[in-house]
Amino acid sequence: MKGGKEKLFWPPAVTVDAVIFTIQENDLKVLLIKRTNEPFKGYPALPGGFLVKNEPSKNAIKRVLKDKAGVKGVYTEQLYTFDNLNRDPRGHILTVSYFALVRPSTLKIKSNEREHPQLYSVKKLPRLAFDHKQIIEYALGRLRAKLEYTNIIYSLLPLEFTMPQLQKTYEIILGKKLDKRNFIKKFLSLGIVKQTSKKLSGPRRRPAQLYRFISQKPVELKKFF
Amino acid sequence: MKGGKEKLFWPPAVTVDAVIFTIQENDLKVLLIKRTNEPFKGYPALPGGFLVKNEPSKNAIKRVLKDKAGVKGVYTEQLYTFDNLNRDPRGHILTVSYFALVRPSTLKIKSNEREHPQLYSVKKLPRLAFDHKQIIEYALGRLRAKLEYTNIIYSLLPLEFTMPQLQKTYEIILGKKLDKRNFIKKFLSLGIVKQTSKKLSGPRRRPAQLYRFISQKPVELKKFF
DNA sequence: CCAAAAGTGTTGTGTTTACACCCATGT
DNA sequence: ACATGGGTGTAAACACAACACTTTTGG
Repeated sequence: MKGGKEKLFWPPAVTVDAVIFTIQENDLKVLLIKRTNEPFKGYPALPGGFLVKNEPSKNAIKRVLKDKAGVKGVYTEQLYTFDNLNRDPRGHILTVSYFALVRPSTLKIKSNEREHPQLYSVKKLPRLAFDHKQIIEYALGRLRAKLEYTNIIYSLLPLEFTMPQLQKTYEIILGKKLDKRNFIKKFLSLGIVKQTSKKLSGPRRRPAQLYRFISQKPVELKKFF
Repeated sequence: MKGGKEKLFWPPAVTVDAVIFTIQENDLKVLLIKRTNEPFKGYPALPGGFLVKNEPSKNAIKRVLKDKAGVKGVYTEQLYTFDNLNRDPRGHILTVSYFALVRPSTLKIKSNEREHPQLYSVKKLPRLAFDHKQIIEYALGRLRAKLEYTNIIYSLLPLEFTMPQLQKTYEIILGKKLDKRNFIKKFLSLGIVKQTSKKLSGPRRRPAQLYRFISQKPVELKKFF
């Protein structure tokens, strides 16, 4: 411990942090709340907190998702465990990070004067508390990777959606434009979506065919994009 | 806590566990030690242990690798954090698991009357302590996946190796035969190995060209196998 | 009738797979 | 001389990337 402050927690305290992604205004957003206590008081941070007695991290995350985002049963996946000594000035605090994907329509942020929960674009994040920016970057990398070999995008889309919506969602997350014809061709060839009999009408434009995912469970594919 | 025993650890105790892979006798092996204490006394288990004061998990794993396998500087990667309440009968014990890849030539297992450290084939594991079998399965999945888009296999091979050795190593880990010509063609096209001027002679057969990895650092490739 | 977005195929290029014979050596 | 494993190329199938015009609707 060459010259460092004596750390306070022994054994290490255990927390969870949730990277809650959603799509809003054609942008990938993450839910952050303002810290009401030191350290990093006033800085935005990932929703999370200490495990309560006999609570596994998976449950703690469920609790956070319910309390802060008003959702349950959404796609959730453990990301990585961060436990550098210098990540929290209070001492040795280990955090098990998770990411979750939430449909914008089901996300229910309880507004809260003190914590000011808000969605932030991942493209322009402010300075964050702790190592939370690093955690978000890690989550984003994982999300992008998984888009390419799983069907998890279903959890960001409405039950019924159009091909242009689907493609747009991919483009937003991957950060690049895709070719319309190649996209549709490949996606349909995967056999994981089916047409519905409905169409979605919009103002002053041709209505689009609606599709739905055959399964709303995560599935690994051989290949993808 | 419907009817469960009261759990003892609060906050949860934090341990690390190491899945140490190596290749031996044309087989993928993992290092296990016999437990000398309850619970699961006498059962083989992953080497690991509790964090000491102010020790991040990464350091704890380094320590385990040094003490149990006699190696340092080997390829190591965090896997997943397991913290189900029922994984340890003593109570809430969280483990951060890691996997490591060790060249058979550098592995130095200190024999130990009590712990009997031994390499076990991943294909025929005995009953293990805790959830350690699950951890090994998880590590194996990760290793297989990473073989397909990284160069980490370098850390299981000698500095200089032949194409048949390289291919054999892939086959052992992936558990399937590969085509010799296609394998060499693809591998050379990646540009991550170079020929040396040496050949490896064996008894009663044609000597094989020796290659070496251009870089002994982990690199992500676009595609692979 | 016009603006806006939906929908639709073909062609060229590169990648992947399948496959069989000769070679160099030590014994 | 022979047994053993090392080394080499080609062709067919498939996957991927590039590309532009027509259709349907609402206003």
